[in-house]
Amino acid sequence: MPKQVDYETRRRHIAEAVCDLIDRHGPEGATLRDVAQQAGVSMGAVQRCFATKDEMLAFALHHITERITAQGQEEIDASAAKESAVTLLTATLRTITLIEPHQRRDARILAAFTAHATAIPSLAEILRQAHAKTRDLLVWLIRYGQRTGEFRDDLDADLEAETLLPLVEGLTSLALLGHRPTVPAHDTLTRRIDGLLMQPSRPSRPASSTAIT
Amino acid sequence: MPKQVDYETRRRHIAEAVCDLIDRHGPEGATLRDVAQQAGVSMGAVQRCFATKDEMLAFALHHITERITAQGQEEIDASAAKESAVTLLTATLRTITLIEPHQRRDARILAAFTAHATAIPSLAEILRQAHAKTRDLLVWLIRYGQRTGEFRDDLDADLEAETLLPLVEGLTSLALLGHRPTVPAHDTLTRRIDGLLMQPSRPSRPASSTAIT
DNA sequence: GTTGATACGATGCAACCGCATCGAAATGCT
DNA sequence: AGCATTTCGATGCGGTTGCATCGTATCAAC
Repeated sequence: MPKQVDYETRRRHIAEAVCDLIDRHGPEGATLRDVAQQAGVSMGAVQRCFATKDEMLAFALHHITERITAQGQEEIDASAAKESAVTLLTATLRTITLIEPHQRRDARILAAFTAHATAIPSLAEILRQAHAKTRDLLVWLIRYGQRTGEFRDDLDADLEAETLLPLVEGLTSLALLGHRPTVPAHDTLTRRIDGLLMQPSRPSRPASSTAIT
Repeated sequence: MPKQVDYETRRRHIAEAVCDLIDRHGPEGATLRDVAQQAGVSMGAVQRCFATKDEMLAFALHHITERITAQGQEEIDASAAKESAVTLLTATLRTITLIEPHQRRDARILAAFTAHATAIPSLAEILRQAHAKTRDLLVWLIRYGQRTGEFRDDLDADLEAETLLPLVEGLTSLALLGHRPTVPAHDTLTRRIDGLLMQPSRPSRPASSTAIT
């Protein structure tokens, strides 16, 4: 038997290269040749890892969605029970909203894949699963907050999560386009969370990050 | 002088062809040749209308955003003062959320352009303006509702609009991917609007379109 | 050390891309 | 009618694409 290579590792490595290219040169930038060069391997190596380009894209998408959802999940696992539900939910929402500068990469990549998924059902399925997972995470967080008594117990966790999910999704998209909101995205999230609280800090106007001194 | 052509009309005609192709074959489907064929003109005609492909795309994007925003605006102009603010806002939100089957085309096209705008600033600018216009429309609607006494006057129209905009945007994106929400998108919107009312129909749970009999 | 299966990198290929070019057809002005 | 000018459709071109092919290098098994 000849040289043995860890295909799984190599696949992930190539997937990262794909993401890099999509990030820097848009959705069209991920050609087989450029991907190979970016990954520092030959084109043949890429072809042996993935039978077709679509398969490569699907793997890359699965890779990045897993990375993002895991990012949100581990934030919870790490601080489990040590933090309040409000803190956890806030942190989670901010993590998955991808508005921080260092997250623009992920935001760009996801946007590209979302558009692509329009034409390729297999990609859409991956994204659907990712969103479903995120929704479930939000549901869990809200119910957790209800158990700790932080959140109102008359609200429906499913309902709330199903609002938070598109809200986050939309904020990501708008931020990516450079939309200049009259209200910082962080405040929009804070305001939503405030609405879940047992005792809202303020009835309608939330605390602003640019607080009035 | 030779045959005179109405370039503006032809441009719009070609723009529609571009949208058709993007809708049916994804973002990559809009090649010059295919666009020409879809529009029923020669490739030369397309080239005389637009100096470059990017220019063509920019025009097509401007065209479709104008069409969508105008769609929302004229709904208001048509029924001005005859309808209640709640009815107007509801109709407007449903219009721009693009979740109805016949709107999937526009949703797909916008998603493709959004991803593309990541790499082409001129496209991003067009989308930014479109979103800003939509936001202003929402602000106006909310203030209108406050004037008619339907909406609570303690709420900040800017704040609400800046929440509704990403919410709508996210609902569109999720619906496009085929996300199966545990709660219909219409209800999510209804619920938000309910929160603006002077006298909420119900404190936390809105009327569902799939009403309990 | 020989063997043989496997990974490798380079190259080939047909198709397609956006864009430039150009002769022919069409049309309003004189 | 004759002309000048614009529009038209087609073709060419350099470059790139995804994918297939193929000889060579590599390494485990014997």
